[in-house]
Amino acid sequence: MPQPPAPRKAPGRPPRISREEVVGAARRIVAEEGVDRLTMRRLAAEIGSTPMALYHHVRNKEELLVLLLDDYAARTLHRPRLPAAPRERVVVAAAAIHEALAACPWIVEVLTADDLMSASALWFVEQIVDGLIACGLTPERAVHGYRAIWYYTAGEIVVRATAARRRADHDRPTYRERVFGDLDPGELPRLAGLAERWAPLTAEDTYLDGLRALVDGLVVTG
Amino acid sequence: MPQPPAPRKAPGRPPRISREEVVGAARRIVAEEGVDRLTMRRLAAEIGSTPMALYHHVRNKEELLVLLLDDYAARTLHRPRLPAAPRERVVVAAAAIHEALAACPWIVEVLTADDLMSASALWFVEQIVDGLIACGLTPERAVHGYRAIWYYTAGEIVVRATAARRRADHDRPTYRERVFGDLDPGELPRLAGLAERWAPLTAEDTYLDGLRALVDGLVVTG
DNA sequence: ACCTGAACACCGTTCAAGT
DNA sequence: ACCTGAACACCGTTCAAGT
Repeated sequence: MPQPPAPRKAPGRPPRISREEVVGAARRIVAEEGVDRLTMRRLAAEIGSTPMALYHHVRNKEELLVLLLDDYAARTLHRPRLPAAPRERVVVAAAAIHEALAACPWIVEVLTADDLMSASALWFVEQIVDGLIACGLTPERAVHGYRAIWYYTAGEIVVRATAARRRADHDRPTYRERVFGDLDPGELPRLAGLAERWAPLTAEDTYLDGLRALVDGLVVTG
Repeated sequence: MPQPPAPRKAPGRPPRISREEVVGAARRIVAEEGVDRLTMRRLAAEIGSTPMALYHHVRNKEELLVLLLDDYAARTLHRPRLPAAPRERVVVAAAAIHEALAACPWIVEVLTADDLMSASALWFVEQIVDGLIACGLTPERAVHGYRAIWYYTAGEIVVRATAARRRADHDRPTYRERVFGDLDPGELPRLAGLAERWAPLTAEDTYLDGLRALVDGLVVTG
């Protein structure tokens, strides 16, 4: 983790704000007003400082967001008691990550990171990889399996969060509804038959079902 | 699909630019300079018009992006020959969507839409849902199965695209590398053991493996 | 070392007016 | 109906200077 330069003999001016203070203020803004409102200017105002002062504690806005995700993970990602059966352990660990992230939809902007490599998430990754190995996968396949689970989990959150955002923004009929309006039952019989029930069906939360299917498939196939 | 108001008796001034022209110019800009460079101002300049003229053909920037995705899907989403075996049909249809989307990483901004409900993608959705039903799932579970596949696919693309973007932007060590640098082998033995190989392992393209596992799991479990 | 003011180089979108 | 100019209300970030 990047640290501000070490305060050796403390020459020069004493700091008025700290990195923690910056991240804390950012957390408040996001919690109360949403990510969209988190701007360097707004953040500076919240702290009672200037936009430029922030750049002494944070490289740029992207780093601020990563820091914020870290902060959030450390705060909300509590380790659950895990079942002994390895396959179930994988499911529970993944579901715990999912639950924490799903509760904070703003994460989407940042989440699209490499992996979820927040330090506090590592324990969960360890559990998933270890559980998959205990199910008989090679370490290589276990890592790939973890990736697949992460893709599925991140995708669920991103798609769901964006759908929710759109619904909130403009209450007009969504693009999907318009497309679904006139389906040719000759060409697309299944979709035409399901058109009425599509919205409620896709509104259901089936994250866990899909996760179980994926883990089953990984364990059996692998 | 939203259309500009019907030109009844053509009263008033004749149009100088069309919606197609707008979308076409946007496509060129994105192809040559990247999504980041696609702004209403830049687009107007490209067309030789003013930013405000665009708003007569497109509701706002978000609609422009949806239109652009549509245009892209219609252009590149060609229907492959599908295998007869239903399970394999599902895999091939999903992989075709994935391949088309993976080739255009800018899509990520828009992709996070509701579903991939571009009209031209519907045929693929039909194949997936129908294939899952042919595998013995109920229509409801087939829709849920399609959703799971979509989450997995969208997640793969979003995560991969963002990782690539970060790598391009700042070549400094990534956050993950720093976190992986000092792992406590006592607490996280699997990750510590895999630390060296993590980067190459997660760089491998295992979309198809994961997809197969997921489909297997959906078919067997369901 | 830390903070500030002023400025750079942008955004998407609205409004009132013109043809 | 379609297009324009000017303006509103913002952005993230850099630079040179102050303490």
